[in-house]
Amino acid sequence: MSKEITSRKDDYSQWYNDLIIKGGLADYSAVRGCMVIKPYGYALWENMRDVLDKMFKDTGHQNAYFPLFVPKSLFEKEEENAEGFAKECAVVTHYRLKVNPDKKGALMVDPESKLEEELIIRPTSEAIIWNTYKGWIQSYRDLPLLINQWANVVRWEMRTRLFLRTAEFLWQEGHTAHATAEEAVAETKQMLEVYADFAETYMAMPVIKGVKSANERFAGALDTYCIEAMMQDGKALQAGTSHFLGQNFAKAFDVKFSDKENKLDYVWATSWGVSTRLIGALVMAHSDDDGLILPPKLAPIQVVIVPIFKGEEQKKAIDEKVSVLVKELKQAGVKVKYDDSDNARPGWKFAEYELKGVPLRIGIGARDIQNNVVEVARRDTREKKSYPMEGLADSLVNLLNDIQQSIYNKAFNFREEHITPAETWDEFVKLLDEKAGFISAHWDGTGETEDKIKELTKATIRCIPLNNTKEEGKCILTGQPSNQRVLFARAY
RNA sequence: CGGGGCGUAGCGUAGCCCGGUUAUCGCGCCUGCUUUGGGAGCAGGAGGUCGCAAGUUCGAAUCUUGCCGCCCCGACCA
Repeated sequence: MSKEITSRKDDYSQWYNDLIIKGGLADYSAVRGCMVIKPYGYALWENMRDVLDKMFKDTGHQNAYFPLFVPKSLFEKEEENAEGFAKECAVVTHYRLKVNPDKKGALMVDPESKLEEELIIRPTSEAIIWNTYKGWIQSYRDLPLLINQWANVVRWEMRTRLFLRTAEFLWQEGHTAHATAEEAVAETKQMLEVYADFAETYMAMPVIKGVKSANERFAGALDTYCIEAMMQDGKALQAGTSHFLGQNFAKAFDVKFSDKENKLDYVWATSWGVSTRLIGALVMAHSDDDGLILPPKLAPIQVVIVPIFKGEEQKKAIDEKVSVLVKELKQAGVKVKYDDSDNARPGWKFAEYELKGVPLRIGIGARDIQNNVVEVARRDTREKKSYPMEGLADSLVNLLNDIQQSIYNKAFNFREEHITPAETWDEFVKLLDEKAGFISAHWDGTGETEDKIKELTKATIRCIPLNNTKEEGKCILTGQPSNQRVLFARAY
């Protein structure tokens, strides 16, 4: 009867899957590694997308759209990038099917239709975009070029997980071109700030801004900046990245511009992206064993109203009250749903909207109408309280703000409690096994040491925090000198 | 790619080892009545290529072989 949700304690990853499926965010599909994003999940994505889109436009970017297919000859131009993604590319080799003469009702690939050049389904769009930019940029007057695209990409991952890693996913990718390295770096950092602001202000998910070690850097980038979030099981989740690409792509695709002195130079590039993975992050950051907990600023439904009545007469009286309230709430910019469907009783609805993470639920029945109040239930704390009808819209708006802040604080406190310094290797290993979270430790700065640590513990360097204080110390593994701590964790 | 699991009604399942009436049960769905402040009750009803294909057999959800698909764990990765 009830939609049983596996508890976090019993099986964290099953809990996650239960929330996605039973909360109605997505479904498995007939395609390996690909999911169907259901209306409720897509509404969440639309809300995230709308906010981000506005932030991008406010920082001077424009949207455009580039092809899904990338000819192999273009794809391979920036070598490092091509090699980094080579293992996970879907490749189109033919353009036609025909009826299979040996098998009735079946189709086969028409061998006659082999493409002269294979088309790569974009795992990321640098290649096709930089090939295009070559035609768009001649002069310093054409710069900066600030473009974003909302798109789907395909990465043929060995193992997939709903939202966190699917073979096809939705994302945005910004690709900018600049006249100077300084300007490109500033853009890279600016977009990192945009992402961090979005994560913290809208997702109510605290993040650590940092820079990736060379090992974890985007293929083809000189520097990869990132925001790292901590999930409730203590694992890290990379929630967004912003790359300073130097002149790598400009050189690979021969994109040059004339400066004021008529001197030719290659342009400087950035790229940055966040994906539907953010939905996975959102789910794991806040939700509990009863279902999703969504931040009010992104929730598809912020307030749900459930009528409780005996007989048509009561229902009518409730309808009247509610229609006024709904109007007020809409005027106050609140996304409200009045669920007067008759196929479920109130108790069922309560449980259902808790599962779906609706921040506030209003119960209204005959006795409330008599007292001119409603019962308001908070999803995050599960607290129930009566509120007077008078000024209710304002009270609810305040409550929504309160919830937004309160789930942020909760996530923030959790994270702070789960960042632990380690001074010795033994301590490091012990912490990884016994305490969930990030470990702050010294590292000698070499890729070899990082690889070794990963091999021994599965922990990786999540980032070198941007606001790091310099501090002398010794590498946790090799004992070599180090001048700052970095954050280690097991990651999604 | 290695290891494990699963495939029976919209969903979740029993039956399979040991072949044999009409394939089990719950949820959901339809109709009616009663209900409605935490996942309603009663009564009646509809709904099935038992993943696909071949084989064994008088007879296959059940046995054999082959295939397909999805999920989970690990290596790769956002």
